[in-house]
Amino acid sequence: MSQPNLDRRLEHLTTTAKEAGVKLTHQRLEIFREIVLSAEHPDAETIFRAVQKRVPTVSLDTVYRTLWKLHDLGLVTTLGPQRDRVRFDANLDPHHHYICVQCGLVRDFESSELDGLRLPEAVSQLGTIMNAHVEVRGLCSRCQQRLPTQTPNSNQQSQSVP
Amino acid sequence: MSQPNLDRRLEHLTTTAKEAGVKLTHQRLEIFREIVLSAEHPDAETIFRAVQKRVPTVSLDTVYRTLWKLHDLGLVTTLGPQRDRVRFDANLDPHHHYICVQCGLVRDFESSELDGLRLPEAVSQLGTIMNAHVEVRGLCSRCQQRLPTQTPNSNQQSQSVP
DNA sequence: TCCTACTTGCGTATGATACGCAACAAGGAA
DNA sequence: TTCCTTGTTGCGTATCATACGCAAGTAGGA
Ligand SMILES: [Mn+2]
Ligand SMILES: [Mn+2]
Ligand SMILES: [Zn+2]
Ligand SMILES: [Zn+2]
Repeated sequence: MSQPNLDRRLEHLTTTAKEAGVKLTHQRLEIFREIVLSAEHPDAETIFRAVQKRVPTVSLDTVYRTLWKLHDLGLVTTLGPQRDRVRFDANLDPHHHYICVQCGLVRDFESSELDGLRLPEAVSQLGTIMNAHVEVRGLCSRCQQRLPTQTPNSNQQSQSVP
Repeated sequence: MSQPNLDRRLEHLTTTAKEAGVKLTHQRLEIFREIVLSAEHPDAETIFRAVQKRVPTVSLDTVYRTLWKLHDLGLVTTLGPQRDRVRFDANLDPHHHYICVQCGLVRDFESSELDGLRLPEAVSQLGTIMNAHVEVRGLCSRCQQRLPTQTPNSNQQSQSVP
């Protein structure tokens, strides 16, 4: 995350919050900054633990409420690659995801070719199109080393990999 | 779901189960059939209620255990479009998803152009690639009628729409 | 038909997320 | 800067999806 990018997103937060009559509290700033600065697409619990270091009094509940508020404001998106925790993304630029089915690692990747993909007619008849992106699933290199041989999908659990 | 397609998938289930030393119980057959026959990508609870009509003694727990077993066998895939319930898909052919951010409706769509998309170099350096598909998000036509004006993402809750 | 490993149903546990309420603070007005 | 109003927070607790242990049950090969 480059400095100008961070600044741009923080400014977008400020603008959007003001327009919506939403107050910019210390905890909200820190929670948003945490998502922006992380490439991990963290879940609520992970964000909570990180923010807690700088704001020792935050509650997990505030993290949840803030995340869904940011989501409602269109400032973060969610992704649910597998069971349990929902994970959040503050990268609003067009991009795509690589997801490890073993450990839950999520990484952005860019591709102008993929950004411009043409969707078939049938799709627009289902409803409006707000966003389209590619989701790639596989075993991340770290997980390949850890578990050389194994059945297809067994023992999948998500976890944030810092 | 066409008859030959159903047959093909049931046969795949039989073969795979035998190979894995997994027993083909009545409840497993019905649970699998339910996912295959539905276009809704149902969640565990929805599958449970449907199967219960034919097998009144099934337990919700058996549905959960069966779903993850089918998943481990590679017979169904999961998708988590938003908060709460994980949803299951028995369509193993290459295809893509349209997801309504309002009601959670999920619909398959096909596109040979999208099936063959080329991923950038960077992706293969993250790990192996098991699957790649396009995920489109928007407001389904039914939800557009229901809620003419509203803030971007407010009030999102998933639900199976039969 | 018999055996036995794999399954099931049930009761209960776990873990993520949500809600009600009173204390609190952001930020516009004066 | 001080004062108000209104949106926010932290906490305790509620909910709800999903998982687990165990004893009874059954698929399916011998
Ligand atoms: Mn992302
Ligand atoms: Mn599908
Ligand atoms: Zn991994
Ligand atoms: Zn909808």
